[in-house]
Amino acid sequence: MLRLSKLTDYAVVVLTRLEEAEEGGVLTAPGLAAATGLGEPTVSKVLKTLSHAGLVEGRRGALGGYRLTRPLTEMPLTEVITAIDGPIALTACVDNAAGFCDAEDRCPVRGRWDPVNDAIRRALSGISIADLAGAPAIVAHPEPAAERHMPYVAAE
Amino acid sequence: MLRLSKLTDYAVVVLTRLEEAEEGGVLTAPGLAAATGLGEPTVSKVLKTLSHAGLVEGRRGALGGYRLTRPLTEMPLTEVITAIDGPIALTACVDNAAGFCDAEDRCPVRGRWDPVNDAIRRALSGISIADLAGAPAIVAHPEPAAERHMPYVAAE
DNA sequence: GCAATCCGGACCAAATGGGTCCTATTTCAG
DNA sequence: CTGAAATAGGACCCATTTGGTCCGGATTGC
Repeated sequence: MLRLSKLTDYAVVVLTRLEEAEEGGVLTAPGLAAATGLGEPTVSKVLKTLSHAGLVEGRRGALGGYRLTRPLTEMPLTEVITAIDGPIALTACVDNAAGFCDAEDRCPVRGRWDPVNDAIRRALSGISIADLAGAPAIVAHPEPAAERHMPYVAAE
Repeated sequence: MLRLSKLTDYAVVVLTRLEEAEEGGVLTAPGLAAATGLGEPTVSKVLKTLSHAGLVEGRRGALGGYRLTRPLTEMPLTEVITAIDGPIALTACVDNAAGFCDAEDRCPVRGRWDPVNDAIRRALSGISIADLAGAPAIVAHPEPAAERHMPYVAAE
């Protein structure tokens, strides 16, 4: 379905909440879990991953917690996706390059996915987490997303 | 990894081979399997799906086979992806809409993925299968679709 | 009528991802 | 100095998805 993992979604949510910490302050994983409604172990996992990618910074010990390393406006969506889901590449064929495909010599699309990957990367690189979180008002509920229900084709 | 299924990859390969059929002629699933080096049942499955989406046309009986319903230049990659992988939506949240997320009222990114989905759809819609199968000389050239880097702003 | 082919499923095995848990290590409060 | 709170880093299990195969039925040409 060309989807990205739920973890990435969670990451965006957590990062958004994290922004609300006061200047220089940190928020704890349990605290963020409570604030977002997500499971504590899950939030912890996400934060650890983000920390590893350098998007957040963890401080140990009592009074410890996490904080952003930069404002969300300077945090491109691509970095979060890359941190959680790994590199953006639509087919294994692309980055593994030659040697793996046994139909290699007969494959007409060999290496041809690159422009597609580039196109996606480019499209995503212009979007920051702030753009995702920063909506004026997510409103209480209407049905914003439901409306754009697309013509589902019944594929699989 | 933000990947699309192998089946989609296969679909592109098969479609490309299918283009080599002589005008008005058809190619059989077994024939295409042999030509592409893919498994016969798999090729068959892909063709059935593509047929259902209207990208190819099947003709039954002896001397039957498949043929393209339009030239590859007029077949956007998005249609193939949609046909095989289903609608392009990065999170389940988006198309399932409300009612499923228990943290709904606390979720700051609610509905905010739409622009991302649109960005990807837009980036992909400019790429045709012909671009992927592309002539021998697509090599270093400025890929067509990637140029349409959209002026995403939405938020703010 | 027979053979070749598409059509529409059901079906199974493997891989992937979501989620939990456990054990260090670090740090602050008393 | 001791204990509590928090991150760090894995190992681990289970549900879902995906890749791939197979079978019976319908259709068409010889």
